[in-house]
Amino acid sequence: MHKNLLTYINQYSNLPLTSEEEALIEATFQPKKLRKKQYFLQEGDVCKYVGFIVKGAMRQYSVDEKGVEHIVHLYIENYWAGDRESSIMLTPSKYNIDAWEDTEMLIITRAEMMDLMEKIPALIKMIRLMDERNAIANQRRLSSTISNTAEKRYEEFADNHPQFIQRFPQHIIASFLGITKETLSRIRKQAMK
Amino acid sequence: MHKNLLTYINQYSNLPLTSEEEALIEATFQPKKLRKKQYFLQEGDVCKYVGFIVKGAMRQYSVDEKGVEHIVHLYIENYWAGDRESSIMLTPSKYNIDAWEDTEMLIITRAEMMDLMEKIPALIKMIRLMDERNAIANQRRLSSTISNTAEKRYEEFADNHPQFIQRFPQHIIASFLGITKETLSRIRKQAMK
DNA sequence: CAGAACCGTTGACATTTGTCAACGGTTTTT
DNA sequence: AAAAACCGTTGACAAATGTCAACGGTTCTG
Repeated sequence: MHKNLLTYINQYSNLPLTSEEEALIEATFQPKKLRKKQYFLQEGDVCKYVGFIVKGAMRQYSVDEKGVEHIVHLYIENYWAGDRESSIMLTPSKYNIDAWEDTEMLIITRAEMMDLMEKIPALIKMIRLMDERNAIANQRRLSSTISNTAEKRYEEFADNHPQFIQRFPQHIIASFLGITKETLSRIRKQAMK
Repeated sequence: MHKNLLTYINQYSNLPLTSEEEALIEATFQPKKLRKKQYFLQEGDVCKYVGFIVKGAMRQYSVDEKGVEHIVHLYIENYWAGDRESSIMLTPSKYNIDAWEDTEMLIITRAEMMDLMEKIPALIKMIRLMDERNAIANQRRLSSTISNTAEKRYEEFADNHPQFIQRFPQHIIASFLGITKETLSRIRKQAMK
């Protein structure tokens, strides 16, 4: 179960982990299974854990006054799920995170993570790299959202993230792109010609 | 000139800088003055420097096929300007960054920054904190862009960033919000009632 | 100082996107 | 096996936003 995580860390840090470090990681990250639709985080709760997804698919979303869900993140294997703002500030989260498929995660608290980082240099490297990639991806997404039409945004997303198109139904993708399922349906129809 | 930067670092790291560290920082960050409209980064160039703004105001934007500018970031005093993706990946930037007012910056290359971080622990703390805040701000902005109407987005922005409303003209704010200047003008008119 | 550039506003109209209701075909649950 | 929930699509219409052109007032620049 922890193998995927260890592989992931090694991939991102090029400082190979010693077996002591591996043992420490295995002892700290706790396995957590979620069945489809089960919550990992509920709006109003403080986000205690960040979780590495070993297997499965999840989504993060807010719910507006009208009850409409706005999906802000989609996660599959090798992604980290959590609400950073809530974790860091210890404020109640505005988001829900739940499992879209049956999911296996490895979870860790922020304090534990800080602790591990002090003991394992490779982890610091990994986190920094991960943060950078994340920042870049967010920047791109923001830029695309501001600058492009819904159609182009969908195209770009489908090109860069075919895995998500396959794992999540269309109405979820639509919400993620900030449009309605009807609009996405029409865009796709248009594009087919 | 460097005082603002030193103050900024101290504020963000609570490890006070030693005078040797301060000297090193002053020696590494280079002052750079830009007159209004002057470029700090041009589309197609690799972003060599990141700059701390001591005084002035800047904007970062892309230009689409039709020649329309899409503003992705606005910067004023105590902000860092640069294109992270280009800096890290060494790829040509898709963005322009220029001065909206006469601006004084302190600039540093990525390599120099890495080097400084190894020598000055307080810097690492600052960067981490900065990155975190940045990530949170981006998350919020993304979430707002996806979930809210233009009107609410403007309201939120005006509430949280009154300084920007004062320093930049309306058509710049509109572009930053992802709408046209006409739409923003009408939204404001509506809201006045 | 005079001309140019910039800025916000408005009107008329076009385009994009959302809303609501309905449908048929799945898949899931009981 | 039947019922319920889920999913994508479509049509008719409404609302939000964009486009284009024009204006008057400001600010900048030579």
